[in-house]
Formats: sequence, structure tokens, C-alpha cells
Amino acid sequence: MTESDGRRIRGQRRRRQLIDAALTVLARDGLAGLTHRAVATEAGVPLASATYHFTGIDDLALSAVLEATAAFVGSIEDRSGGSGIPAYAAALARELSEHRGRVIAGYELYLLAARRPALREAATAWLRAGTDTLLADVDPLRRRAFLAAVDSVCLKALLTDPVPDTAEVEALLVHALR
Amino acid sequence: MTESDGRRIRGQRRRRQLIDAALTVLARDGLAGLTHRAVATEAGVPLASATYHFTGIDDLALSAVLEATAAFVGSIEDRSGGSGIPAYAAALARELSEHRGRVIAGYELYLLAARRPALREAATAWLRAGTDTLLADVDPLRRRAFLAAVDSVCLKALLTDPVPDTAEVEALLVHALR
DNA sequence: CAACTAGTGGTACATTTGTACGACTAGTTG
DNA sequence: CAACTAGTCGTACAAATGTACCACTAGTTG
Repeated sequence: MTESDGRRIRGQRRRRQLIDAALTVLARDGLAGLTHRAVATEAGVPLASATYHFTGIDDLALSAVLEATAAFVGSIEDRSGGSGIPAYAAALARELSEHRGRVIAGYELYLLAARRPALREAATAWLRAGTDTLLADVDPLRRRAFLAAVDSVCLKALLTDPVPDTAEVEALLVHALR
Repeated sequence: MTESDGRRIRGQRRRRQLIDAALTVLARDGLAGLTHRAVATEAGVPLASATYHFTGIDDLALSAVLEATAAFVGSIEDRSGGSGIPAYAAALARELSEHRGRVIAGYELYLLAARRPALREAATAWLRAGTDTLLADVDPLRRRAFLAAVDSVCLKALLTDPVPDTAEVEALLVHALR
């Protein structure tokens, strides 16, 4: 914080670097492949660096998964910025085609949360990804149907390529709100 | 097949025993905890037995997950036996409360299938669990909405206890078909 | 009955993993 | 400037894991 590159700051940067690498590994190999060494190699830093910046493997895994879901939520919110269903559908379709790994990571968090109550809040937050403002004026039943449709679209997209396009996604979401 | 306990038959029985143990481990610790040793210990048989009856860890994991999902589908079909939505809702609610592990296993299969195309067929079959006859006369859009609702119920149930009861499940499913 | 084979179970081994430690250095702070 | 500390990195180690191998035996089969 004084002048030029401080050690402190470079430390923060490396931590960031490690998390980014962790996201890459997570998207590619899933939670099962997320090891200290894999992350360190991906980031191009020595192993000890990965063990220094994260207390344990749990910390690393959790940071990565939470970061991945946060990135997903952020991306959806940014791109759909309160402009209604069409924008939301477009954002979702884009996320599905360009960041498949992130979507999978979301479900990995979900499965994790099924066994660890502490993660439930994070998991449900992910599930609602940016729909709070979008569905502000919608009654609970329809809201639930909408979320179910979103889920259905995501799950289906994970098993089929090509991924559904914006129009298809939009049609399904609109139908859910009918 | 000749008389009394043949060696062949005892072999089959042990294999069965191992798969059952694998289901228990899977339900308790998830795919991550499914190792040769864990299964062998759970089944009360030596390690070498587990490695003999399954070619590799992949074979073991796959057998267990497929078995778990098959059990889920079978249970749903048996209990809902073509008697309409109420019976189906009851079967689903029961599965959620009594065999949570199985449901989780289903999603583990799903995540696995997201990375391994060979498993897609099995995963989609699981997703449709016994709805083919139930929804025979329903148009595609509604059918899709119904499946989405089922998914939504399951996902929600994994993160909240107590699990939704039959009435609640039924209400949601009926609404989806409206 | 004799040859064969599927199943059993003990043991060993190479890999991979999480984690700890110690020496060193570059910033930081009193 | 001197003491301190956060960050770096090589290295080591114990634990867990997948897998292979071997000797053995009880059914099986010609």
C-alpha cells in the first residue's frame, strides 16, 4: 500500500491467480479433479503456494465452487439487468453455451450442500440466480414454476449438444409464467 | 446350478452383496467416498473380493450409481403403478423422505453424464422416472413443465427438511399440468 | 475321477494426495 | 535502520488408493 508492488499486494494477486486456476480446473475436471497440485500446476506456481493460500483442501474446494457460482450469478445479473424475460433468457442461453463448466459447478455445489447444511444458503442463492428483481411482481406459484423451468433448461442443456438457443429458452420460460 | 450352494452362485451372491454395500456407501458418503476398501468393509468382505468382482474403480462406481438410479425408478414405478398423479406424488414424496441418498445418487449420475456422453441415456432415463405412461396423453409442453416441476421438488427437498409431504408435492405437480 | 476354472483372500507396491517444515527473501513497521 | 513478518518455495512424509500377484480351494466339467 506504500509504493510500487508491495509484497502484500502480490500475495493477494497470487491468491486471485490461484482461484482463477481453480475455476479452470473445476470446469474441466469437476470437484473430483480439484487438488492442490492440479491448481498449482494450472496456475503455474509451486505447490507450496497453493497450500499456503488455502488452509486446507476444503477451503480450496469451497472457495472455488462458491466463486464459480458467484461468477454465474454475476454474469446472469449483469447481462439481464432488469430488462425482462427476453434479456434473462439470452443471458441464460449464453451462460449455457459459453460457460458450461460453471453451470456444472453450480450443481456440484448443490450436491455438496445436500450433505453439508452450512452450504445450503449459498446453494439456494445460486438456484435463484438473479431472478429476485425479475420476478418481483409474480405470485409464488408462478415464480416456482419459472425457477423449475430454468432448472429444467439447465439440466437438459448439460446432456445435449447443441445447447438450446435463446429463442427456445425464452419460449419455455414464458410458458412457465403463463 | 447342480445341487446345494454352488461356487458360481455364491459368487453371484457376493457380487450382489457388494453392490448393496456400494449403495449404502454411496448414499452415506457420495461418489467421493466410494472406494474399493469402503465397499469391502461395508460388505464385510476382504478387499480383494471387491477388486475381483469389479474390473476397476470405474466399473464399481458406475454399477453403484446405475443400480441406485434403477432402484429409484423401479420404486417409483411400482408404487405409482399407472394410477394417476396422486399415486405418483405419493411415490415421489415417499422416495424423498425414505431414500434421500438415492435421489442424490441420481444427480451424481447426472453430473457424471455431463462429462461422459456414454452415460447420457441412463441419466435421461432416470430424469423421466416412470412418467412415460403417466404422461402418455399430455402434450409436449405440459409434459416438459411437469418434469421440470418434479425436478424442482427433488432439488428443493435435498436442501430442506422436513421433506415436502404428499399433498404439497401433488399440488405442485397438478399445477404444472394446468 | 481327473483336469480345470471361477472365486477367495492375503499381501505388496507404485501413485497420488493432503499437509507440515524449514530456510530464505522482500517488503513492512516500530 | 533494525526487528519483524507475510509470502515463497523446495522438500519430505504419512496416509489412502487402485491395482497386480500369488497361492489355495471348492465346485465344475469333460
